[in-house]
Amino acid sequence: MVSLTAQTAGKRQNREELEIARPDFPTEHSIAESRSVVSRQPIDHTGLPSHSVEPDPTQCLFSCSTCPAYELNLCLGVRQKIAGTNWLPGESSITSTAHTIPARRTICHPKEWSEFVPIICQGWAVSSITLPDGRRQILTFLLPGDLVSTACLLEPMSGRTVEAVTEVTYRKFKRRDLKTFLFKHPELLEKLSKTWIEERTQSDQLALDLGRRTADERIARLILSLAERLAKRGMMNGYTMEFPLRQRHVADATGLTPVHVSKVLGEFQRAGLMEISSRSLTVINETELRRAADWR
Amino acid sequence: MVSLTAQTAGKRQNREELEIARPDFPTEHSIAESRSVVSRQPIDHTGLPSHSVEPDPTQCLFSCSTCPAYELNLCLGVRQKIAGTNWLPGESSITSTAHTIPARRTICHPKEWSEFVPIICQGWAVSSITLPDGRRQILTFLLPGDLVSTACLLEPMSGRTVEAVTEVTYRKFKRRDLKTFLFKHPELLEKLSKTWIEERTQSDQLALDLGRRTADERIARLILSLAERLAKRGMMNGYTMEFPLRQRHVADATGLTPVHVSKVLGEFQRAGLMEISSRSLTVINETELRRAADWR
DNA sequence: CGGGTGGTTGATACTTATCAATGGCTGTGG
DNA sequence: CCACAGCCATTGATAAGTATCAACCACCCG
Repeated sequence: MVSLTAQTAGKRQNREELEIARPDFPTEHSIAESRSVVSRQPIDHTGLPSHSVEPDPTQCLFSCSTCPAYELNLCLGVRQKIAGTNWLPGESSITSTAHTIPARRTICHPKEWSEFVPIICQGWAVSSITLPDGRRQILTFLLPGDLVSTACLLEPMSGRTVEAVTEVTYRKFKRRDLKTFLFKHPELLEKLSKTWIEERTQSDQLALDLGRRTADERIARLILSLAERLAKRGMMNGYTMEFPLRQRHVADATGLTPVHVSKVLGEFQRAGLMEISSRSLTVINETELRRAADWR
Repeated sequence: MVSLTAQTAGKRQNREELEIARPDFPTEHSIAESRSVVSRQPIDHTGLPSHSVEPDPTQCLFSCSTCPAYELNLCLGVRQKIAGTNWLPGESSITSTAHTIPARRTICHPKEWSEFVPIICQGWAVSSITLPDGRRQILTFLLPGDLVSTACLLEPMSGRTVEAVTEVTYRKFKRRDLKTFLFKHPELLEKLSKTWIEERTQSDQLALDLGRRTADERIARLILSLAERLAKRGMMNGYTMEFPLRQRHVADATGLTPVHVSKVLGEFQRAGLMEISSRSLTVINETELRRAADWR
């Protein structure tokens, strides 16, 4: 009665280089511009030192300024606090360390109840659950500025695996410090709860997509939502975005098979909705893509 | 390319009576007993007055004692606060009103940004999203003691429809009062964040189920998880539980069709895993049911 | 050069949806 | 009290959507 159809779930440990063409051609109506709140300053990813530990709180807090944290502007919030002079030295020293890891490396293990809260600074990562038989569901793609999960801010939680898609730089904050800091600054808690709600809305949508939408819709929606999130970070180049995802990632995010994803993406491209090449994706016909996605 | 297959989504306004047989025959190993933390005191659903408004905070807080709130023991927390004498009269008057509505009535509309936070006191409700074309995804079943959503405690949020499955009694707390009360009592915040994490874990599991599990697994898991949640509330009678859900509910919760749900449930019963009759469900072969569910 | 990964494509199988017909049950109204 | 109208569940036949399998090619990367 119960037929478990295991999918391959081999873990790979190889490194991967991304060489993404980002031509600067002008755009008519970029997805970014069609959204309401848009910040389009160029991204200045000042490289953080790899595998270094910086015990000086001021230093590591300010280094967050290179991180375009939009979804939860925690770093920014902390930084403003300090810049706004109502930061008493020693009052809230948030220990944090920066790390840079190659693609495909694991950031958090599902059984690890870490005392640290990681935030992605550069690169793409993925948060997922994997069943013993190898079936995997990606819950969210983590982009620069994303907390791994709002929920893990206050209490250690896991069950999710977080792994790097591209090379990733992230920063681990010590939860205890972060927590006491948060409780001392209610306006940050306020911001946190907004992010929390966004997160919930997104997971509601995920359930709706997985439960009730067709393969085409799911894939089109995934692409549009990534484009929107990247646009918020100023990471859209007109209609073009970096697209480091393997089709396996898309499949695991949409509950489909890599083979089927390939077919649908092929159709989309043949239908002139988009173009994917050399790890970058360009939306050609936004209107039709939105229609395919049953968007809004 | 995009084929929208609308499912019927007629709203019904009829009332429905539940007459559930709950025989008190002895049990060998109830699902309740197989769990670690179990409270099995009989439920004393002292009927709350219908459609009444009680402005006296003490009164309405204490009336929560009839509500077996386990998931977030907010009422209990508040009540203990008061009983524990560290409640200063007037300090935290939480306005709340009790309501009783017939089955199938809507409790929250998706576009309503209410200033109230509802908690289910009696009966079953359902929280869902519906697409314009009628496709619907149930996100969670709300049992007695459940907050509609942890997220809506701090900020108004919605997008979700909440409707009664059986006749439902719920209580609406004024968010502002609840919020200030929460912030004055950090141990409640602590408890809240635990509930929050549970909620997130559950929504992760939902995504995994919808994206990566077969129909049989999804249905078996739904039943087991309901049994577990009911057991926590002392609402399991051995292996038997009230099961007011229509197959449409099961279908919308599992991302399947009512027809297919009927077939799977039929198989389950013919295979001797369970029995459903007169709105109550009995687990016959727990081991096999767990196996079918790929549980744990 | 060779091996592993990733993407494409076609043939086929399986799972689930759709359609349709039936009967039971419930609540409703004459 | 009975008849009727809706809903609900069941079942079988058929269709659609995805998965599975397999083969192939195109890359990188070492």
